[in-house]
Amino acid sequence: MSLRIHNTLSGKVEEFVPINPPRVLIYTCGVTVYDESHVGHGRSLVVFDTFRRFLEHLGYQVKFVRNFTDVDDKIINRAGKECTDFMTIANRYIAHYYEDMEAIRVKPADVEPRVTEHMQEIIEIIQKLVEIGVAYESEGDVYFSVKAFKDYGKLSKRSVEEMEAGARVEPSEKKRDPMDFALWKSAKAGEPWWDSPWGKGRPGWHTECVAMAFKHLGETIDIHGGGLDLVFPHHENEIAQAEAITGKPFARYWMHNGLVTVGGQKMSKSLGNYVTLKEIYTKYHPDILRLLVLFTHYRSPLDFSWEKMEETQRAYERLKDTITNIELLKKLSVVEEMRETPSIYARAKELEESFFASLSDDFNTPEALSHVFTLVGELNKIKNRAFEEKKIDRRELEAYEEVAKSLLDNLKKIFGLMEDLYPECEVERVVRKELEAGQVLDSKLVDILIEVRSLARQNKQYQIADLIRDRLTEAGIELEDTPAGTKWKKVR
RNA sequence: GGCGACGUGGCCGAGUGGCUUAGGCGAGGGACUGCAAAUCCCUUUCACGGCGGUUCGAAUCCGCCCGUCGCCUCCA
Repeated sequence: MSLRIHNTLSGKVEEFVPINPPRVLIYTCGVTVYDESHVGHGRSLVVFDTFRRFLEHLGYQVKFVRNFTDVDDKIINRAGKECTDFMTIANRYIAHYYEDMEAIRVKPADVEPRVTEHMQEIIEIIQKLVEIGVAYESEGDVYFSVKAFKDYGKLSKRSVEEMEAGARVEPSEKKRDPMDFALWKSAKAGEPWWDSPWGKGRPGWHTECVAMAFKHLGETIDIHGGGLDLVFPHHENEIAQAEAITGKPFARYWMHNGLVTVGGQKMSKSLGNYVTLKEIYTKYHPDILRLLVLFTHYRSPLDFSWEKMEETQRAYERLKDTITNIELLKKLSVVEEMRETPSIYARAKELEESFFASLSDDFNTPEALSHVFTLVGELNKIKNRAFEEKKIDRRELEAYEEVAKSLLDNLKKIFGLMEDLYPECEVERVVRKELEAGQVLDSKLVDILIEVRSLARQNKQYQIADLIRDRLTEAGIELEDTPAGTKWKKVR
């Protein structure tokens, strides 16, 4: 099963062929650390985190680099407002970033370089660009000359002429051509600076990623990723610099995720329509955000709303219930009636193959999820029949458990979902853990109350039984009576 | 203004020349239950922005139109 991915460079879905299999080198543009990360950042991070997990599952040895931009105008501005230095701001938001990533289960990259730790490499690249004549110094600034690089515009599919027609480029006497972009900016008073052949200054936006990709991955990488909004100018400018120097393709595949919108409008700081990741995962289980992201193809826009979070939450609960229901099924009486192998094995295998086929087809996670939910339906049928008959065949029980476990494995490993679910699927233990840490109610007490309620029900003292149920519901503990006993879970 | 993307059933959201049902949420019906807000099952059997065209056949290809959005400035 070959993997096919969409390449922004060609505008087509192409077969993925790594340069040196099984190694795959991936670079994605990380965040600029000047403020909290929001759902827009979260989507990009989840998409590439999941894609990387999938590559690893396919047997590739992935080296994944995701950088921090820790010096730029916005960080400096923020520092000015808070009367502190840019490093304090950068360090603060890097720390917050790590908290967010841990919460939403985005695995750390193999290398997470910072711009400020690569000044030497950045300066060397700029020097080289000046030497070969595609960049020039002008009053302490250094600019890249877009007309000196013949392929300029190949990623974003526009020509220098077209862009000039757009006429929204900042005019500057320092530039030879309005489209030229800054590689090095001379330091203004009060700004951080580094020594360079052109005097004190700091790097422009795009050289950093080239420098860090070169250093940690090499001159040609397999996949370069980021948000769709980075195609121009950021990635275009990276290509210009890298390829002007090496004469080789900088990245073989360029992958861009679609943007998160709110009411159809791009989620952004400037519009003020953003929702921070912290807000999300303090209100919902972090898996809900991951599932929300995976429910939309990574290249399509994703319109965020709290209603959609609720919908996703419900779908998630159903998925989780199906997996954890194995514990309930085990409490039924187990019989030996079935002769043949349960058909769920074959069905699960078929659906798993479809699942991977979908992922291999330009990482179609929503289609992959449709197969997951089809399997959920099949497992629920078994469960329902068992509950109706108040018994289950041993073979079928084993089949349910094996299929549910293997489903859970895939969800954990590739989608990063339900990582806190025990392999034995003991949901009560998970909830118990939450309760113990989170103080709502002591889980032992819940058990005792359920026991008392069961007794009351046996004696048809329904007033007492319902009172216990109502009070527990108020306390956030939801009860469900099943033929296999009473199940409980914590609701938000 | 230039470049690009998109417009699918009540909502969200895949698909992309015919064959098989995407899937989720909601809704309706039912099962289970002492009851149930919980859970499960079934149904939601002429969906593909408009108008033309190509084709034996198009939601799927082509053209035009309408609408929405993105990039062109920092942005995941």
